[in-house]
Amino acid sequence: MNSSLLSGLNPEQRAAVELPAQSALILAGAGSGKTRVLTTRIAYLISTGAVSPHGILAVTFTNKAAKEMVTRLSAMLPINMRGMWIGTFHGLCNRMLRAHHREANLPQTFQILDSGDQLSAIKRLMKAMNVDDEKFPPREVQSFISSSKEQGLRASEVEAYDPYTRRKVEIFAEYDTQCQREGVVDFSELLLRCYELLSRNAALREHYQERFKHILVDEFQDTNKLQYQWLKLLAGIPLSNSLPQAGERTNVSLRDHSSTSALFAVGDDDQSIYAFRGANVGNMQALTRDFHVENVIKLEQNYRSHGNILEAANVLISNNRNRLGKNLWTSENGGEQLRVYEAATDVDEAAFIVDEIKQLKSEGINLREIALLYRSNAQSRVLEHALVSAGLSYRVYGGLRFFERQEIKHALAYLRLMENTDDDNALLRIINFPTRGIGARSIEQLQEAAKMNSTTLWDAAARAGGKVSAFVALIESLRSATRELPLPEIMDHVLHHSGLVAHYQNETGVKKREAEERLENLNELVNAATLFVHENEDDSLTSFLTHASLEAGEHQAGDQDDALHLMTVHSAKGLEFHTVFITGLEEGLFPHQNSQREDGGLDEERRLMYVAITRARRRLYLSFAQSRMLHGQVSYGMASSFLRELPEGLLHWITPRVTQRNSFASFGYSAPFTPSSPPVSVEGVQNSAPVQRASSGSVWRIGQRVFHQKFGEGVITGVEGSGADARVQVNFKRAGSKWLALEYAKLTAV
DNA sequence: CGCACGTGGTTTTTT
DNA sequence: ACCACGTGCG
Repeated sequence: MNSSLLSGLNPEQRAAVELPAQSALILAGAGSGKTRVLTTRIAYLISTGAVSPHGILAVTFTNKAAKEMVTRLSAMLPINMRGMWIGTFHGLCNRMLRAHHREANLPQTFQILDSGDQLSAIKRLMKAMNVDDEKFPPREVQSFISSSKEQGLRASEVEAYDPYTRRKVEIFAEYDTQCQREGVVDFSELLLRCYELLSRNAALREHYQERFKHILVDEFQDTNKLQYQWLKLLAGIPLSNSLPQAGERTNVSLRDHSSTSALFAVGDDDQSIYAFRGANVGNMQALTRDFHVENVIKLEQNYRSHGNILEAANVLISNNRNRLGKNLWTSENGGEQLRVYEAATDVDEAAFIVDEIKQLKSEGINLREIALLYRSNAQSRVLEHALVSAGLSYRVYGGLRFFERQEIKHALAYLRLMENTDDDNALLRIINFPTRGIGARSIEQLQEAAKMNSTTLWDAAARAGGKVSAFVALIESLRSATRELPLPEIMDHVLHHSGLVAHYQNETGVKKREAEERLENLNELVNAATLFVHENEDDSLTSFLTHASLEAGEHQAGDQDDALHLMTVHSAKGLEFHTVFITGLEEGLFPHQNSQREDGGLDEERRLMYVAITRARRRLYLSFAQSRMLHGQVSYGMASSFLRELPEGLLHWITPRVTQRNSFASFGYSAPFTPSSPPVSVEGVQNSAPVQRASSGSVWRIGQRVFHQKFGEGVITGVEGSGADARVQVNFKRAGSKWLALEYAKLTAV
């Protein structure tokens, strides 16, 4: 059983799987079999009897990743997975908070606010507090609150040195009070509340520390500060500096030394692309220190891409500072060169892509094996236009999710209010939808009454008369009529008796089409409930509502259609395709203009480019346009600096190489390009001078001093292979030790 | 109450 | 160019 688990693993993967029960960091490059190692590790631990399923805690960021893990595990292990905790940070925190809602000071049926709910709660609060939303944009307040919580900070702990921040802190404090009163928690609150629960309640903490002998974390480079602290707490690592609560600190460190769990963290610092939302790559360094990690294993063999693609990725990412250091390699051959295309306009770029796709299609490549990547969503428009004209089917990722649709949120609001009448957000959403004659005026009166008596809107409404009391009666009757019904029937009943279905059925004229779609979605909601009941042990309404908040997405059909994939580079992380088009490679777009301002912004953009490149298995197109419609204006851009960081030898220019581009001179649309002197790279080093490649291997011997344009001076320390596959290992003075493919690396003997 | 029109903003995203 | 949101009018 063990041997079959381990068979097919390379030595590093196998070493990772078989590590002793200590904390470890697995630096897993793109396409190196990271998920396989993670799941095999779990299967290994269980099948060797090192731990029971009960002792496993596996954490991911997305539901998709969690599901994938469960699927793979159940294929590997014949046992049932009951008792194993596998899920997202938010899902697992939710689970703990539900189990200990009393200790966490939450109602049993607490509801979860998604970002949209949170924003409307903040707007409502700010109105009540008379805060000028010009000076304090609600969105900014929202991100202030969320990022504070993600740092592990309550309002009372945020340092505010100016009146502006102090005011935001006041709103933050009030917001938390409001949430508590209404029995709702936002996403970051799930984590913070769970963290506080464990840190304040020694018995619970010790219970879970004792239980989870092995904690496994996927995409560790994406963890934020709070998630890291949460992991430390669960693993029984004494809290060092960071999080406040001075009183707790000594308490925790004294008690928790006895049992520390093994944290198995898998991640790739080179694929850290979420710093903008609080991810802290520094956690990888911190981990080795705080968890006394002796085992850092690098998975560098890539099973995805051909050599040239990997080489391009390696060279590009080597321009980043502060890497943990990793160089991907493959046993595959070099494969094709990267195809570079310079278009006159964004429209031409799209036309080129369409032509290439048609060609690929005729060669038998499935459309679903092709991805069109871009830096920002707005860029999809022109691509879509070209694809529609050409009759090529495609799917755009990252649109509105199922549970975020207006009609779905309305339907769920009825259910939420039935579950928890304190939920003012839910009440306000539906008190007049469908319209029942309760206008802004009546609502204001309710809010005043509620404020006066410091009660919830529901209580105020219960005391009101007329149309408001009819609404209260409606909710009450929905509740009593559905009390004994199974979930899908509750759903169906509410849809019809709330007036939602009738409302959309009555739509006419221009809105007719839209209403029909909304009705379909409502119908789909009943299906979702049916499916949920079949798949989940806990088929309560609360459980379904939680599912709706926490797993808003991926309810999209169409996976079986053969369609192109259009998505941002961010959403492409973790995926792979036969052919990838990286589009809009223009300075200012990719790397994005706004990144230049931020500290380390360019490095993050470069990692983004690294992610984009490593999505491709066999063929990679890089394209850019001289002019592009942006914000309603034609803007002119230069080729991305990332393009110039790639070794010429790896590139095949489909358009004539433009070697000099003095600002606007070369923006003639169809004028022939005039090759002249080479461009200057970021570091000011000539980058594209054709370097004589050595035809005979005899020059490349160990000890030979060499020069590389990017890495500078170095000495050959190893030689491998021959002919087209020949690679040399060079120890560079500046850049450290690297393996380079002789066919492409522009090395000169010194 | 609902529609029409004006205004501002526009990197990336999961939960 | 395009979309989301908010205000004012019929």
